[in-house]
Amino acid sequence: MKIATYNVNGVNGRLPVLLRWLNETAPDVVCLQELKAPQENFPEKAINDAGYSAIWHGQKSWNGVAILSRLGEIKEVRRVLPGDPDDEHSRYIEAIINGITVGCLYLPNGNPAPGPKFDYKLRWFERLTIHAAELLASGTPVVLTGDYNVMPTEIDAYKPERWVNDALFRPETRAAFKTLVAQGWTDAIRKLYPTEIIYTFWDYFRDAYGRNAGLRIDHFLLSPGLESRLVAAGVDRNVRGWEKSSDHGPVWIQLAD
DNA sequence: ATGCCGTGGAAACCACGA
Repeated sequence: MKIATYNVNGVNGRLPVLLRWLNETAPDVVCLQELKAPQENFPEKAINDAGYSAIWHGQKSWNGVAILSRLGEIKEVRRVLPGDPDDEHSRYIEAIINGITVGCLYLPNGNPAPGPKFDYKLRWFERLTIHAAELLASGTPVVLTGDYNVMPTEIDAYKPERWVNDALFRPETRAAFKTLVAQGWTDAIRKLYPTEIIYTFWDYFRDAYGRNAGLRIDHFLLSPGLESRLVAAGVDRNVRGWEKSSDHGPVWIQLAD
C-alpha cells in the first residue's frame, strides 16, 4: 500500500500537475494540503476520472485538505482537529482506508514569530499532540501525514542558521515536534534514511530547486504497529521541476500488506 | 538573507505562504 502526501498550493491551478503525477506514480492513498478552494470548487470529477474517490474539506482562498483513494471506500472519521470549536481553518481531515487510520494535516505556518500567528501554531500543535495520543491509545494502525511546517533537525534545512528565528525552526516548534514523536511515532523518512539530506520543499525564488536549497517539512508519522510494515519511502522531487509546479514535492511511503 | 514568486480573490492591489 503506497500512501503519499502533497501540498499542492492550489488544487485547481495545480490540476494538470496533480493528474500527471497520479498517473505516473499511482499512489493508493493521497493526502493533499493547501487546496485553496471552497468546498464546491474541488475538482471531484477530474479526480474520479483518474481513478480516485475523494473526501475533502475546502475553504475559500486558503488552507483546505483532502484524502484520495483508489482502494475503494474512504470512511471519514472527522474533518476538524478536536480541541477548539472557534478554529475555522480547514487543516485536518481523517479517514479509515483498508483498516488504516489516515490523518491528513496542514499545520499552521506560524510566521511572523513571535506573535499571534505563532501562538496559533503552537496551540494547534498541542491539539494535534493530544489527538495523536488518543489515536495511539486506540491501538489501531495510524498514519499522520502532511505539511507539518517544521524542520525537525538541522539537517532538514539547507542553511539552518538562517532559520533559527523562523516559526518553522524555532526551538518551541522543534520541541513540539519532538514531544509528538516521543509518544511513540516513527518518522518514516528518517527511519529509512537517518542521515541523508532529503528535502520536500523548495522556494519559488532564486532558483532554490536548481540549487537544492530546500527544507524537509512534509512528514509521515507511523504508529508502532505500522513501523514494521514500512518497506520504502521517498520524495518525488522531479515533480518540483515540472512546469507550474507547487513549491512542495510529493512524499510517499510503501507499506507491506 | 528581505516573499525576489505564485495563488486566489477582489478589484487593478492585497493577503498569505515558508
